[in-house]
Amino acid sequence: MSDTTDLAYDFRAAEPRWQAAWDAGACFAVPDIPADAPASPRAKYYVLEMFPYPSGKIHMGHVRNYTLGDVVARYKRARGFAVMHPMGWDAFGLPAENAARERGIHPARWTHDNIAAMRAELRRMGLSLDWAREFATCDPAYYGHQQKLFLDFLRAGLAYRRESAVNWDPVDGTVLANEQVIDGRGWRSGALVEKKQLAQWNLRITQYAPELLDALAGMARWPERVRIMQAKWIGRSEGARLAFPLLAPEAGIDAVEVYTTRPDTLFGMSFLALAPDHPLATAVAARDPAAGAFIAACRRLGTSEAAIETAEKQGYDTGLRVAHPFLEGVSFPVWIANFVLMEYGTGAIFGCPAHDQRDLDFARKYGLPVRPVVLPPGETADGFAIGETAYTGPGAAFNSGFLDGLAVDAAKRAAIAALERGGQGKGEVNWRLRDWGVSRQRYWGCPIPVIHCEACGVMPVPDDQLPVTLPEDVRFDRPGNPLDHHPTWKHVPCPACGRAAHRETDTFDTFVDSSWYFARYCSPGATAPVDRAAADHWLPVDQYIGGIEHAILHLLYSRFFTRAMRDTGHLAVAEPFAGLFTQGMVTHESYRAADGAWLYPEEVEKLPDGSARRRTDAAPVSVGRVEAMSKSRRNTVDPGAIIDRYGADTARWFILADNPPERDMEWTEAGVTGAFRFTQRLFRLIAPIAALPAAPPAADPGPAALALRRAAHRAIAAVTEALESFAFNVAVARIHEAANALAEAERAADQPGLAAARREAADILIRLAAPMMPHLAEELGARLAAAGKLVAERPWPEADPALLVAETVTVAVQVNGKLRGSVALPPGADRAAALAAARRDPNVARALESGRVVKEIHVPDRIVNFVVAE
RNA sequence: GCGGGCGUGGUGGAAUGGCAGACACGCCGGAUUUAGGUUCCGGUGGCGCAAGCCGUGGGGGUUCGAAUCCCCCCGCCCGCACCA
Repeated sequence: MSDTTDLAYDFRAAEPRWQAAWDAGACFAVPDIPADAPASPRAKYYVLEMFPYPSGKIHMGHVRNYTLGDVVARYKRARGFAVMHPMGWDAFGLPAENAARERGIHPARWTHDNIAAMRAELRRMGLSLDWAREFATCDPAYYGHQQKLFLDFLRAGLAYRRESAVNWDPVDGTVLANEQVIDGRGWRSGALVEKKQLAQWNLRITQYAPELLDALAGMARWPERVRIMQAKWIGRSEGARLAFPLLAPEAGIDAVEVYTTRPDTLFGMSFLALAPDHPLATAVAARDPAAGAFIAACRRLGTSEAAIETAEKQGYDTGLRVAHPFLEGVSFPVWIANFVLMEYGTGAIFGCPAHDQRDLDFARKYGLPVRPVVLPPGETADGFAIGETAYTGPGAAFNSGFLDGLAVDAAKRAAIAALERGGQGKGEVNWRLRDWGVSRQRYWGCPIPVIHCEACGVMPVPDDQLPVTLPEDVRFDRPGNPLDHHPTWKHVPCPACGRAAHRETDTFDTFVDSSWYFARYCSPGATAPVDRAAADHWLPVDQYIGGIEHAILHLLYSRFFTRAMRDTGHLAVAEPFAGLFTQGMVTHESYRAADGAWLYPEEVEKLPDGSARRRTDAAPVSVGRVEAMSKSRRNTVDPGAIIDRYGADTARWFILADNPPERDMEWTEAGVTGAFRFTQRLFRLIAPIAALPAAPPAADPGPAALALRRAAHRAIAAVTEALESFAFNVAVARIHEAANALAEAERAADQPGLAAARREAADILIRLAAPMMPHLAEELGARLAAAGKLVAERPWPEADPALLVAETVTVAVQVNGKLRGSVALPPGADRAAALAAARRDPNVARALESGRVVKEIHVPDRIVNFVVAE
């Protein structure tokens, strides 16, 4: 282990000192609203990282996230922007309730203790945060405003109640989150989980589906993949809604409505399938116990789409039959199937096994007919058959009556036209996106501010009675929602008629809390949810940074919420995040002892041959795969311990240097020590320069001085470009190069201008490294600069264009695409000069002897390629 | 299952149609040091004595030229609506 007690750069003393200096100078504070008529208004820049859930300790994912954001914030500040960079806490959620049930700690106490611990850890990272804006979503001063927003949404028709399914644990008598359902059973009780219908609040996100989809195209600073994922999630589809008449009505139902995107394949129909929750399925179950048993089995799959779709396809034949819209006198069986979702379309499908894989799997299992109706190009009607793979590609309709010969798209239009003529159906645009269910049967969340009155119905809590705060005296010694059990909290008079009524005891989904926090940061003390002037000034967020796992839900809900706030008069903007960056995970090797127990990295000693053994007893340890850090596998590294041992700058530098930030990074001990050595090297390189007397620049500098100046100014250009494009690992590499150039100059013979060039290069290097290693930059800056200005307050260096122009460029010469030589040319050399120089290269000349040059390609300053024919 | 992404030396990666391997880790050699998990210098894709050939997960294609664009396949990762 390196002894870090007597190093040249004492980070343990320096880091807290510079953090105190930034605080004392209020370097990172900005006003909610800029002062009137400023002499030179600075453009605003709002940098935000996804706020953390206060679990108790920061983890490496947080360190990565906040380091990335801090580099952007510090860089933009140096570029002259007025940067707002706030921090807060996503403080409601299940873990606090779990802690309360398991350890008897009140969720509020647990949460606030965790926040205090994590705030201290974040402060040690040296982040350029405006802590004056901090809040937690569990503060009534925050969630009270959220209740106001909800009531505004309710008045605007954007919130409504309806029945929807939850995971119900019949033993604990409680609603479970999807993550609490393991293999169809409750995580605590082990009981088989059932789907249960409850009246729940929903937000009408589907009303904004077209706008949310269309706006994606203009979001140039969002990753392409996130936009694609959101577009697929919103899922606009064109198709047909049509009714299949039942041959015999069942419980008053005489037809089944189906939505399909493939009306061209109607002639390939083989069966009709209902979702297990479909009203007709319910009706059949009322008289058919076997159907009821099948539906009950489907309910045990839980509510998660992944669980439903990965389960083996199963069905139950109801015995009912439906008529075909086009085929006179032909009917098809009606099944109940576990893979049909009630939430999508109409909750019923027509099955065309030949051209849909799920339908095919189902048909093969139950021996239903498979009739191809789309003929792939080049196939013949007689020779074409479906095996175990459905055909979903292009082709011409066949076996399809009046559609025969039409291509897929034309056949769709013709089928829809025929349905509309016959009054059996119509063309329809459908959306995969569903309304957002926000009710949660939990204590530790924002209370939904409504009152249920037997006489008046659902009444909003009057604005002057907000916030509806959570009661503190709650008990977690029995299952269910403590708000519901509370002896007095829910009993209130009806705000309209004054009779005894009761509060809604459900709380909001925590995604609601995180759907507008970025707006609250603009004016965290406002008496309204947001101060319009402040929000109009700071929004949208210029750069948002967080994990790719939030690509859909959090980001889409925030985009919806912003529009809903716009339409209720709270905001001017539609899009909350102008720029988005999604980072990869932090991973680590995992270790297991012979008995299978997972070991923490610090319990393991790595040997030079790559094997590993336990530190305590030298027992062999098997080195497992590199995967996301998780407590269960114990492959975690504690950021606090890393900062203790190496300092915040080292942790930040390693995280930035290791790999591109959008990819998963592997945390390694070797990588950390490498980063640590570089911080020390930079100090050793620059501190002596600071001790030299300042020298004037030379009018005619020597070659080493000029080379150093060129290297330093090239570094400015390269680091700037790398930071602008989030290529932080490339920025690190360019800083390494500049440091190498400075070290080389140190070894050069003394010459005119060298001392001045070294001082200039050192000063440039300090400022280029400052966003990434801010403490070390201040330490060196204080030694190098006479005046006491903080590096955090100094501008970004500017490259001298004259020093960026290369004296010569190397142009590669290819013959038939293979490298045969290279020539040095002045930059911008013309085609004739380049081709002539290329032909003079002996290696090239030899390669050209073999044949006749038929084509000459010249890309200025890059390449010459001779195409030679035999 | 469906949707999205990623894959380059021993390792992390650079190059986004134009000299593959910048920069760093590791390793090898040398120097300094009382010592070293210190510092400094040099070397380092594979095969080959060399000329040279091969090489960006695998296969095919477009192009004068492909890590980069297109198609198929393999592997790994993220999301799937009550984890945050």
